[in-house]
Amino acid sequence: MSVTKKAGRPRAFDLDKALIAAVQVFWVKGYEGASIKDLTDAMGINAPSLYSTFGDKRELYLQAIDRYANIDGCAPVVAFETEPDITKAVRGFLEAVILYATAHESGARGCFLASCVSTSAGEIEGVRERLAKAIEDTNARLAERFEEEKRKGTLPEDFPSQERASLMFDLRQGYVLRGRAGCSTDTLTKDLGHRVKMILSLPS
Amino acid sequence: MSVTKKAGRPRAFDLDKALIAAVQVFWVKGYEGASIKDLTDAMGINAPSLYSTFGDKRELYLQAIDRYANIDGCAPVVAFETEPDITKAVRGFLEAVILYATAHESGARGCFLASCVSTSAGEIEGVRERLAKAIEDTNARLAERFEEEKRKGTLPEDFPSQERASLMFDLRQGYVLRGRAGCSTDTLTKDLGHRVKMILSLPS
DNA sequence: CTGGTTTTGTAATGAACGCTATAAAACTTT
DNA sequence: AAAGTTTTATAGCGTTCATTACAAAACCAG
Repeated sequence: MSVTKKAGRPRAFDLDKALIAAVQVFWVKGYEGASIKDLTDAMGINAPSLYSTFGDKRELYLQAIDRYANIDGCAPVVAFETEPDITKAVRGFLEAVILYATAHESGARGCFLASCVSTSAGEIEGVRERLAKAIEDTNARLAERFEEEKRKGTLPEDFPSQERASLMFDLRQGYVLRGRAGCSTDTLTKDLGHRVKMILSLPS
Repeated sequence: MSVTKKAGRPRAFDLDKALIAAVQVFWVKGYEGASIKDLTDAMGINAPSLYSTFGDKRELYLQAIDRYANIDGCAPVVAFETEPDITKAVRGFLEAVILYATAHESGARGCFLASCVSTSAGEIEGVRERLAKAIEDTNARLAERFEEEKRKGTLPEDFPSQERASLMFDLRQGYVLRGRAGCSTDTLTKDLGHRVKMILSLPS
């Protein structure tokens, strides 16, 4: 069966840009704290357009989570994957985490998943699964980088990739929380050297 | 000047129990998600009593944070402080963290500060400072225990107490997030042995 | 027992909420 | 250009929100 192309007035706004704007609003205000007016204002559309396009508030929220998790993939992970030297890569990951945790672009600090989505995981249907998947995916990407280094011989055969990946991930959440509490970049950067060593240290 | 005792109808409810109930509601539903009806129902009082006693919703929230942070002080920290053997103490801390992160007593998972208060730190006045103080206090308590071990000779002179204290704290947040995402106790307990060693490992 | 004081329960306030009916506007197809 | 289809914009729907008058109830001081 062929998909019949239908006529009609074309969408007057950029769907993806609108979704990104929604992420931003949810990020800053939380799910309950973000009103439809807040969202439509930031997205540059009217309420009926929002509802016809995304369904309702909850579905928009889920799509915002997907957009954040699948496409953006969080800058720190990208930093970790792109830097060739593994030591610098680990350091770059943590530096990016700290930067995101303290730099407040329009009040959206830390990580959308860690500081907003996690709160609503128990209350709004469909959130928990997406959060779990995002965590799993991130851990897999981090571990894969370590495995690659093992194949290259940069890291020893018995390096516990999974363990260190989840270590990096968990450390991240601590930085995010402390950033939200107002900790300065300098304070968070203090232990950075030690932590890089710790993440790359050989298993005893 | 003497405090004149005034007459009148006495309070018919337990102020502290009401505050604990409020913590529970905020914990599960978040600040915006918790309605006055939710709160009064759980606290067993009427709206006018709530307002005359606590001021308004925001002030009640702040008092709930104080009650959680100052008195309870979080079970994992207490576990860490009370176990004599330092290795078992570290392990006990992490085990308590994992238990709280996965056991869902009425949906309140993880940590009130990490998974609820942190979200509202940027939006509601007075929250950020309290969150910062709670983090500082917790870190100080954890570090103090390490310092005590150093005085007893159980840990070497150059053991970095502050660094390891904040490491424990940050790891905690990761467990809390993963617990919220639905991770099982077993999954979270996987790396426990490695992490205990890591926290107590000697500085290189 | 009486007067004074404070808390309680009922009920209602205006405002803001999520959401939608309606109809004009904008584009494709014929 | 006319018909058909879809998205806009306005305006308003019922509901719930945080908050508060009001008056009855419960206690202390005299």
